[in-house]
Amino acid sequence: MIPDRPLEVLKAIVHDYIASKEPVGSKSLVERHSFGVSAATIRNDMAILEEEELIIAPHTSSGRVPTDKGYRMFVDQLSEVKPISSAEKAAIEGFLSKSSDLDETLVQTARLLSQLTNQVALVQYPSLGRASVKHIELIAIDEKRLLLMLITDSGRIQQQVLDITGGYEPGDVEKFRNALNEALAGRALSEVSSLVKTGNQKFTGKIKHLAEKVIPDLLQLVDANSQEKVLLAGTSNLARRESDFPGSISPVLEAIEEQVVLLRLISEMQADQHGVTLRIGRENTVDALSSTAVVVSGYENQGSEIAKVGVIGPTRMDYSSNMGAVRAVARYLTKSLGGSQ
Amino acid sequence: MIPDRPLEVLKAIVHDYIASKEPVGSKSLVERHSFGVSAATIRNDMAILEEEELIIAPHTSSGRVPTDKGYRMFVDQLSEVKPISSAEKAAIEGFLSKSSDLDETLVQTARLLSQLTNQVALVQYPSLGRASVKHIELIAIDEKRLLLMLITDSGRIQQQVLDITGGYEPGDVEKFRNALNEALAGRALSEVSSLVKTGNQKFTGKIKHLAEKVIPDLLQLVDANSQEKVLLAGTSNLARRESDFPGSISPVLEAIEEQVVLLRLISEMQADQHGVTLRIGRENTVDALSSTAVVVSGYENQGSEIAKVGVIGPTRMDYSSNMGAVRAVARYLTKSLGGSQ
DNA sequence: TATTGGCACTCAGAACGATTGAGTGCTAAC
DNA sequence: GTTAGCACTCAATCGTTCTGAGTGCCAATA
Repeated sequence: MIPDRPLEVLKAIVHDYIASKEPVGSKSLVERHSFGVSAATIRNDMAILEEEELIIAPHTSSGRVPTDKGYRMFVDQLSEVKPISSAEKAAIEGFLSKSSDLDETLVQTARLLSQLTNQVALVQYPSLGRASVKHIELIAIDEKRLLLMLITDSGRIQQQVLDITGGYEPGDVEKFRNALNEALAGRALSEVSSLVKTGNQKFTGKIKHLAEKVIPDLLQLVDANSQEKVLLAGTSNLARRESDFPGSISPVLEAIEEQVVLLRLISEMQADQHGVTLRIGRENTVDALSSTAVVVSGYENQGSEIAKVGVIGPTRMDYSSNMGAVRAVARYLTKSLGGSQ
Repeated sequence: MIPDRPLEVLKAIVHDYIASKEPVGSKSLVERHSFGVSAATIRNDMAILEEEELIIAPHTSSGRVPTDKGYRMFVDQLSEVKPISSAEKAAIEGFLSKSSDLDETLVQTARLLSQLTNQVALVQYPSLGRASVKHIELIAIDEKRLLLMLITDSGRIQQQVLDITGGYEPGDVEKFRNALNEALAGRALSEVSSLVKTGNQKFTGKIKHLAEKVIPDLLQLVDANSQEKVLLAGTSNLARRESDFPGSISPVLEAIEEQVVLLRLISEMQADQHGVTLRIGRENTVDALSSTAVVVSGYENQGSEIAKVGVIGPTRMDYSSNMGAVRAVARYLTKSLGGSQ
């Protein structure tokens, strides 16, 4: 077990390194913090930390830098999640109260989070999961065109305009809509496809023509809903942190623009007691992200987690603040979704 | 007037500089191109070009680099807009045919253009302009909630869920919707606000309650529509081109994330004979963008330009290809909008 | 046993000067 | 108008030295 003071030293090293970006040495450490012991003693402590691979010296006889393991110990044992300031709180509330539909809300959330943290923000779309059909709407726009709308209980509204060659009777539309809703309202999105198939014979007679036209598009909408998707914001913040990445940032940028990779990554992450998880450096299974840290938290609707929000940045980041911001945004997002339902 | 060969030399300099990123000298010029004259002669020509401020030497006795003026002459007189390859054509068609609603189409367009050019792509939302109300839809979702939809002739569909405290009668909704459409369908969005005010007294009796609840939200939707907005994609491409910017890229990134600035800039730009305009370096009225070039083209709906698409990158860019890509995407976007109407 | 002052040692980065070479401008000859 | 020749310039490169922050270790101390 590592004694107390060395841990305090680790904490100080992380602090100073995050602030200064320079490897931190024993002397500057005793200057900036009041340990009540001399630099030589600190050096002994640092030797212990190095032994444990919590810090590392970039070159012989230079200051030390935290390792991934060091950061991990820092966030797990040495730091608090920093509550957001009241100014930030106001910003979040102002931001999220404005937007009305789900897509807009998520875009705003991403933008907000990237501004709050000065990192790249990511917001996962609510996935199919337990989402269900709330209502299906069919509206006659003109003689030959219909508007098809799918409203899910997760708050998402999607629509599509359909061309109905050959036209239709107004009464048929209503009939068909009722039939559709009767069959599908309240059912899980995942069931829709099979329900439609088995129920197909119901759509006979006059509405058969309509059904043939509409069903494929309806399935497409459902499908689009089930597609996992991540929103990014503030990509340029990475560029600003360029010097924190060895070599080039390009591979990092490419990795985070690769939806599939990101999705797999964040879906692997399960929230801990604080409601926030993070992956630091090589803990990320993605190689290109081995010099980044990912902070995520889940947001909920109707009591169960539906997707995640988070930020991604260099391992040399302000973990306390970022965890605070991510947690706060996730909570407000949950609240905002719950409120509008 | 500048003789022919010097102009050819300018063309070669622009080519080589774009390809190599190094200032280009007389010797390497005669090596790579077959002018049929010696390096000394080329030097004389270069002296003429320098006299005209079309090229400049970063330091005494180094190769030359095109000035903004040089690039301008290059695009205006010395280069062709390069038609896109058939592979690119296929990519565009594949991309744009998929998406259905306007927002989705624009997002896809931005993404596409940034991939095609490896630059930052920008897509302006169709602005209020001459857009008009096509249809207003009011749908009862449940006893206390209504879905309000605004469909414009530019193809945009917006919706909002309204809480109607106190509930309503189903019949009222239909009545009110008819009244609304009668008053507003076909009218320009810009007229809506005043039309609603003067027509307010019409909404009396049973539907007054509804009108009071719905009208403010309707105006908000109209307003959101009139808000100018630019979509960006591929911001990270700028980071990849970092070395093309003197000092830091941050100010550039900040400038392009500033919607207002960007909007003013592109609205100043009027297309020339090729259907493509550009601003090169200091031609940009925005100071932070003085080392970038902006290439835009307008896209149309129903015969008149409704907004612009374009790319932005370092002045040292492949103008021919980028102009080709922007023009092509603008055309396909026009076609795609026209087709779905 | 933990802490400390002292000291030799290391090494990245700054500072400096010398060298190199691509490129220029000019002039005189073709 | 074109060219070969030549002296000149200067950014970039290279090798060297210098510096200083920082280390590890040891013997002395509390």
